[in-house]
Amino acid sequence: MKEDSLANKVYLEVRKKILSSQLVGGARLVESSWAEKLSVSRVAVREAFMRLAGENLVEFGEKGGCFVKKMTVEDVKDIRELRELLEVGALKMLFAKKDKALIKDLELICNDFSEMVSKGYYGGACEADVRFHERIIQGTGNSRLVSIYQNSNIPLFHMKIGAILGQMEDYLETDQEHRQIVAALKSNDWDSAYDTLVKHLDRGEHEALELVED
Amino acid sequence: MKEDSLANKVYLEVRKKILSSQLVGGARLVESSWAEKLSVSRVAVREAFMRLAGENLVEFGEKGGCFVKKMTVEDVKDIRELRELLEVGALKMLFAKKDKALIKDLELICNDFSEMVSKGYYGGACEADVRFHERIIQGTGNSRLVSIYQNSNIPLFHMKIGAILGQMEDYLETDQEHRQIVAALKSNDWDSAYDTLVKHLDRGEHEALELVED
DNA sequence: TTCTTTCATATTGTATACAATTTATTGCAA
DNA sequence: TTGCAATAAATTGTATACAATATGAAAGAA
Repeated sequence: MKEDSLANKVYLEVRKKILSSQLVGGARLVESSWAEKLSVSRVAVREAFMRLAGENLVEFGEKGGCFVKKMTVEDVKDIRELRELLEVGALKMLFAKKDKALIKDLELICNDFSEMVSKGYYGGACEADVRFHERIIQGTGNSRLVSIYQNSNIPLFHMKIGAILGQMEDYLETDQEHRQIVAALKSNDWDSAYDTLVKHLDRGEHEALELVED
Repeated sequence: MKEDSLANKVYLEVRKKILSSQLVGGARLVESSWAEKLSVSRVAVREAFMRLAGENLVEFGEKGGCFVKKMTVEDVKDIRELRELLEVGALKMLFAKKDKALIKDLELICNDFSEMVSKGYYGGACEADVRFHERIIQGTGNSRLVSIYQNSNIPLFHMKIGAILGQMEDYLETDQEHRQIVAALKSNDWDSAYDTLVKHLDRGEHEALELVED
């Protein structure tokens, strides 16, 4: 679509707010309010909502109305599981590829991570953490996989958790695990890489769960 | 959204046509034509298109216009790879679950498959084939994984190939492989299940590629 | 009080209208 | 013939209007 269409503007705006949790699950999105807030007509807003529905970020109630999708405890579990499935699969593909540039990138990201942690930039460290995992997915060169990973909102979900935790004895462990995965990739040690990744992902699980209890 | 809204009607209609290849990749979707064809206003059509864009089934040109997304050779490769990743991951989860009912279901599907092949119902056999793989995904109980699998258009893609092939010395092999996977699941033999599934999926690859060459 | 019923308000679903843009067609000159 | 400009037609992006539906508040009965 035209990059500058009004519908696109609304889409981007609402999407950002949802993904950054400024709009919480279950919240109702009223067309006229958004139309007014962004100075566009309701049809543009409607189109944006439809597109978000296609992305599963909002849903329409049976009796009308557009709502931000809720995250249930079940969802968190499913996302976690899905994430492991995707990342393990991607990692396996990387073992078949032997991409030097990729390994270099991962190492650089690890260094960024360490550095930010040591300086107390936990937000930045969290970003580096996300990037590490995204880079693994991208490394497969499979654009559909990348887009699924993105559309599952895994990266954002990840961010949110990290941002909240804050106090980070965990960070040191994260750093080590990342590095161990890279090392295993370098030395072609699949078992080590696999075990570390799974352990790494598992570690985050129960913290994640606390986020949605209500 | 209201199940019976006009936008939804258009959405379902166009979606079906795209997924069943009645609308081919690259085809332009003109709002007014569809509005007329389905006797609705253009806004309903527009909303439907936006939702399809969210699902990545269509895209909007920079100079306007809505087009059915093209399948490139690259896409086919990516889908195939993604499919393996998802199914292998799902299968692994099944090994951890030990779901008797699931195994029973898979066996029944295998029987349906054999029966239809033996009677020459190749279309039906193909449906059973799709169902076998979908059941594996569903078996994980992870609704997000299921929806990703569906949204990747893997089942449809699969159908299309099967429908075209028609002549089926392959079917016997397919049958055996399906049964072998179930047997391995029953006897908890992961390596056999894994090898068979991978081989099974690989077998379909180059036939799939012929479909998009142009 | 608490529960209905009634009515006013808010919100949505849909159609139509129109300006802006893109695409196709014609006519003309090289 | 080909290339190019001018113009007509088609198509899109957006706003407004309005009927249908849903929501919420007030009034009255148990």
